[in-house]
Amino acid sequence: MATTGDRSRSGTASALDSLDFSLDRSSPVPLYYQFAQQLEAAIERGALAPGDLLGNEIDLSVRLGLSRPTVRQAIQSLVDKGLLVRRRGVGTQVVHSRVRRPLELSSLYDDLETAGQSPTTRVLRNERVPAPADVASALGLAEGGEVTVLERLRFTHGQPVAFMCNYLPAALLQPDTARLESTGLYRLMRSAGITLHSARQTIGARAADAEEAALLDEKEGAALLTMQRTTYDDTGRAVEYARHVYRASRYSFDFQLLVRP
Amino acid sequence: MATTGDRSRSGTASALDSLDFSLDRSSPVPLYYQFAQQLEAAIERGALAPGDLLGNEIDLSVRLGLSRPTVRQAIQSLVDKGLLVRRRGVGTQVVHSRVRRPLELSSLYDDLETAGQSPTTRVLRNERVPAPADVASALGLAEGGEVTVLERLRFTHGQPVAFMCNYLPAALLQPDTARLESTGLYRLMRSAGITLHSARQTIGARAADAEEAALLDEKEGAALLTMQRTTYDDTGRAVEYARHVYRASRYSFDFQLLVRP
DNA sequence: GAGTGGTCTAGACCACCGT
DNA sequence: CGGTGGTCTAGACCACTCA
Repeated sequence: MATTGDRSRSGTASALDSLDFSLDRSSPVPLYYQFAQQLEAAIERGALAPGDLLGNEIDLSVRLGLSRPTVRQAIQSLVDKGLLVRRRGVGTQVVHSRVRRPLELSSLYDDLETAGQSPTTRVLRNERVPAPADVASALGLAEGGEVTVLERLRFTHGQPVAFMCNYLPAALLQPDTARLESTGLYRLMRSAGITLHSARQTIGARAADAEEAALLDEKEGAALLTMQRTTYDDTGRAVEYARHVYRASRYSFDFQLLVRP
Repeated sequence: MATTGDRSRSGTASALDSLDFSLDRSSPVPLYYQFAQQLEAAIERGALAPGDLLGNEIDLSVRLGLSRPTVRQAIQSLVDKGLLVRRRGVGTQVVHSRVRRPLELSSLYDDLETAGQSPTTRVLRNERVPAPADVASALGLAEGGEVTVLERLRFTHGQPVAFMCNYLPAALLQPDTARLESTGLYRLMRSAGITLHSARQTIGARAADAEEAALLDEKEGAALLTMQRTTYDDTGRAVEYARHVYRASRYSFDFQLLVRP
């Protein structure tokens, strides 16, 4: 509404001028978020080409019927995602390259599912034991404190991909074996009200020993990717300590990084 | 103003109350940034303990002589770093766990130097060649376009750690071999005015072939970590394509992740 | 119901970039 | 020099949490 005379405003025309944005003020979704989503969609479907300038923030806010800080908040969120770049004195531009998601605290199950790999899981072990020293230290528990230990094999297309060993403080959650076989551990934890916050992770490699080779259908000595991870919730409690091994022939870690100056 | 009677304000006392913050309005450093830095320092030296509440933003802004949005901007930057957690209706808390830096677009040289490993480099190759098909595709160049190819061995304490093969568009930079031996490639690129922005990276593993084994002082068949990376500058140009292999016995990737909901 | 963070407004001045 | 983003202010109302 009220967007009639859009002749020569200031500066140069922006590719944004021809786009429609619809904001619903009665929606519980924040206005800056509505705008950010529509802007992101426009970039991803190519309506805004790489290198295009957005046009200045003042005009933009007038056109959208928003205040400039609100428009800035939306733009900033896409800058943080790596989709836009701001340059003082120049303007805000769409980044050229295809930017995928930055590395997230991801679940192997979700990753595989997203990739259309139809993952399945076999639970080999699900019991409570006293924590070994290294596990107790990683989880910040007293040595011998009770932990749930999970051992799982993950398959795609019937082929083993990973052997996963996870330790959780027993007080936190007693995962149901049937559910573990039909979904990922992180989903189970989230649905138990645990808010994952951060993780410290180490990725390395080593040769498979005989037992690992048998489980993963590899030869002894084959290269394996290893991952160790301690995950914390938003109160800073350690909620998981994991040691995973992946068949290097069938799995690799793949992610996007952004520079944070 | 009109902020005289500052007795029993609202809510509970905060651990922040006993801290001094000094803001310099004549400094070119933004106020929100000054406050964020001092707050971060207070957290890191333990003056604010994990779990401590910051006290509400209104009082804080009055005490600091800043507006609430400015205070929020400072707090938000620490939330983004993972040092603080906000909870609606509760307050802003210091996170319990030790949070290290999230994964950055890092330079092996800088990583090793930070770890006190006194890295050295031997440049095995530094020349311009027509781009092979896979390299041209990764860099978005025409096949046969000229690229600089670098092959380097990286040592710590006299032991080889990594064999690194990097391709750069030849027009971008002709790296000086002597400088490459005394610093990292990323520093060279930055000092040439290239602003690194993002990278797409794949980490995997495989067994060493005879040549790699000889270079890295490993046995043939030893597990190696592999990394492929394409790096982009802030205009979206691909500025580097790298294929590195690391001795798994001497190197692993280690980083902190934050959940981005 | 009191207190918190989440969102939003309508201005203002400054620092930087290009011409 | 004009135009851009970067910073900052002083308010406002809402949504959520917890007692």
